[in-house]
Amino acid sequence: MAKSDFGFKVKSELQPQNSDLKPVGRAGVITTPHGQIQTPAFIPVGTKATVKSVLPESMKDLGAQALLANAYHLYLQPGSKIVDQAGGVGKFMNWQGPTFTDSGGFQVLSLGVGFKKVLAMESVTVQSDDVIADSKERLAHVDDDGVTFKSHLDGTMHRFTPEFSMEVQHELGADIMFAFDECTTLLNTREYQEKSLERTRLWALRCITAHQQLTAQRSHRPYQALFGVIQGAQYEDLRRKAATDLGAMDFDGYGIGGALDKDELGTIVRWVTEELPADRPRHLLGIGEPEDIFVGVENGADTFDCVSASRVARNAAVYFPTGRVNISNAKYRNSFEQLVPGCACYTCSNYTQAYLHHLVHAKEMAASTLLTIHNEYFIVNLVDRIRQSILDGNFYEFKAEFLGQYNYRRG
RNA sequence: GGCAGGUUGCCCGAGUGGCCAAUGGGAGCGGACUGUAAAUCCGUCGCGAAAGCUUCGAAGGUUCAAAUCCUUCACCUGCCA
Repeated sequence: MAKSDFGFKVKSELQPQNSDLKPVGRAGVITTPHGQIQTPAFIPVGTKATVKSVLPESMKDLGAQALLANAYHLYLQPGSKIVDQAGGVGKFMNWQGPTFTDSGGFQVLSLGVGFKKVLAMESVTVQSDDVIADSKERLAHVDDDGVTFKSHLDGTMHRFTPEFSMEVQHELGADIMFAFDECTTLLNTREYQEKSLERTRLWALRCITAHQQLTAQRSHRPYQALFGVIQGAQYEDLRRKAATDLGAMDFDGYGIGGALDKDELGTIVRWVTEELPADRPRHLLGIGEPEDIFVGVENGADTFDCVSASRVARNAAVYFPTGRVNISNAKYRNSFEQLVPGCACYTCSNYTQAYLHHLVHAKEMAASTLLTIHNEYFIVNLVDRIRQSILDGNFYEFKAEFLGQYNYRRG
């Protein structure tokens, strides 16, 4: 099918509070072969073609418009060829709506130098790249042509190049794919960031070439859109350069990636969105805490994905309008009110704090399921309300109202 | 009745003269988690803010020093009658 099966339309622009700023925020709609996504939208993560502990129909019921899976994980297991035979990741997992796949680029970081130490989104001092690269346990090594991985499942060696990631992602068949990028950390030197950014730029070109060939070869399949990924760490000139470079390439949309200092999130997103073509959607990769979403939307991000809602749920943390709390705490043992008072989700409509507290302590699987349903609903619904506030012209009022009572990680 | 082994902090269980308020698990309590190597990880876990105090079945004893050695008692577990 044709490229025209994918599209993005802005419905309403968000006027900046500071009139000196360029308007970058908006509400809109992404059209894919598997349906539309009203933006801004939160895209829940189902890394291995399942949102951990929750069925696709539950995800649909709680309002998820699309799901995001991961090329690296599905390539290793069950193998992208099998997903291809199944008819693509959506059909394979019984999800009828739009799907995304991440390229595996992030795994270059998380399996490599970033293992358990560099992902913290805090201000950190720049160290020597050698120190970072010295990590003994790392399972991934990057060079200019691609990345060599050691499978975390069985130790076998694998290699991802931009071309190979495209091939894998075409087999996975998601509506939206991401270009293969190198995700750096805040610990890398400026020199390394420049080198890496150029590598990611060249990989972007290779992704487009491979993508065009694969699209032609697989014309019987639904069109798959390709998003370029903007890196550049915390440097304004690098971020703007990346956005300008990739913005001129034939991508269907863009991902904003990389380790981001939480305090600089809005600034960095704005550098990028000011340079990117306004007629294409922008996805903020891996961001999903409520206050970060407001910042992202305000500065021009259209879609978000994040594991936090589900991972945190599996560890007993629950989003309340007042902040995140651990339902495992002793004070909830005999609290028989609904999980989150006022919440309309399936879990809160049917279960009490004491019950969820009990399931968590008893290590029952239903705890993960019910808490994940609530958390995913909470974030999806929050972004739905943000979208509506843009359409209604009261985004800033809604933001003030929500954040006024939401304390990060404290209920 | 005889022989052997055992009794450790909420639970299981190391420790057999000083480095022991006592290894390890579990439970409990608290925290973390942002393109998922995560149903994971971290901290705490006798009392006390601290100095210090009280603990290793019970009582007594040996020793500068005992959960660790000796004596008696109380339970428990095997094997033999």
